[in-house]
Amino acid sequence: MTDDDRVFKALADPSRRFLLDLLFARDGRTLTELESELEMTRFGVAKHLKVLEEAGLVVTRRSGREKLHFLNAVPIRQIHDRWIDKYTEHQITTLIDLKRTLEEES
Amino acid sequence: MTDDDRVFKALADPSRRFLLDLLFARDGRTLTELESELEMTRFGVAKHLKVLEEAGLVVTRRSGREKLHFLNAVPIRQIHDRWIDKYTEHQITTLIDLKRTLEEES
DNA sequence: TTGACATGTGACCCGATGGTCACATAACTT
DNA sequence: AAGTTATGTGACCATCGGGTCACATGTCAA
Repeated sequence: MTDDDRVFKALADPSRRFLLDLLFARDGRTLTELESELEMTRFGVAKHLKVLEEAGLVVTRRSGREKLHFLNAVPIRQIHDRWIDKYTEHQITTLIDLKRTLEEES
Repeated sequence: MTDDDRVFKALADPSRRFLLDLLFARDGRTLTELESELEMTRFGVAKHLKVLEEAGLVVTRRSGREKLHFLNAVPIRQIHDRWIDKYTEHQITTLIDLKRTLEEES
């Protein structure tokens, strides 16, 4: 399994994306704290976090018996750079900003 | 199945990512042309293209009996914006540029 | 209009993946 | 030391997803 394969497979599951959302909002949480946010057993959450960590989307640091989880956005940026060049990036961000503005007005 | 679920599921397969790479290099190709680039039957490729289209990553235009395929990078940018804010974006692009520079020197 | 070309559909097989549980290790507390 | 808390492991099962094939529709060219 290649590196990018691990990243995309990791992102393919909604529970794992939700975990990234949680860490994006606030970093450095433990498994137990994250578990309380999902309707799933601890084992399921641990399995998902392992997948995210092996993909490099989450990095961890041990603190005693706790394991702290942090979001690493570098692989996300690399996905972006794979299919969006500098020129297209400007067009697309302009388009998305315009769309957002129109939606706010309505 | 939600919209973003369709996008991430679509990106989870290496053959589909390769199809996006092909369309990123050159747009407007037909199924038959794309098929010749993959080691897979036409049916497999057609199935993958359908998944990409339903995810909005590929848009199509009919021209007679041919169907032309185009890359749409908007969903890719939205993935980026979900987990990378303006502040982090600057840090990360700097980091990636630095990494690239170092690799070129060695 | 007849044949060749480009694409579409539904069923099928099989390996991969999500979620759970029983069990286990390690660290803090009193 | 003993109980509690935080996390790790391997097996198990149900479902999903990738790839193929037989068959079908629609379009072009002579």
